[in-house]
Amino acid sequence: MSDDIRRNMALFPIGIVMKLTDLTARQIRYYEQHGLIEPTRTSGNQRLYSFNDVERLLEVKALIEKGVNIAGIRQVLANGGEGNTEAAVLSTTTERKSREMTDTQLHQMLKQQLRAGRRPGQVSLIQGELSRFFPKRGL
DNA sequence: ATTCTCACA
DNA sequence: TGTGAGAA
Repeated sequence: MSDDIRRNMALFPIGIVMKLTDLTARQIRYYEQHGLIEPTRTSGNQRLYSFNDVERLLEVKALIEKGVNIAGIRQVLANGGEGNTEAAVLSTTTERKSREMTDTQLHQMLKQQLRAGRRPGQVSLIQGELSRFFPKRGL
């Protein structure tokens, strides 16, 4: 499954993740402290998040907005660790249909987020990052 | 310019 | 959780 390594390949810094998830750096780090995500620390202790991390963060965000606390989210994500997060969510919460992100949908979402946070002159970096994920497909 | 850790309002 | 300080 090379697709798996692709999704787990950490490549964006917290700044990008902030735009992608609409979470503050504080929150992102806070969730990490509570074991909700485990980004890799590549450079000088800089956090690098993978696509899976971003997706996970989005789930966390959704659950937080639903009023679920860290402990609750933990249980949701606990049932499967790195693989069956979706199953856990689907069986534990009320959002059976609202949370089912296919690859295509994820790609679309990322494009939207990217467009929304676009600031003339400094997006080339982000596009460059994403191109690693969508080498041939249209971005 | 960005991100990191730590501590305090 | 937010914010600011001080360093990488």
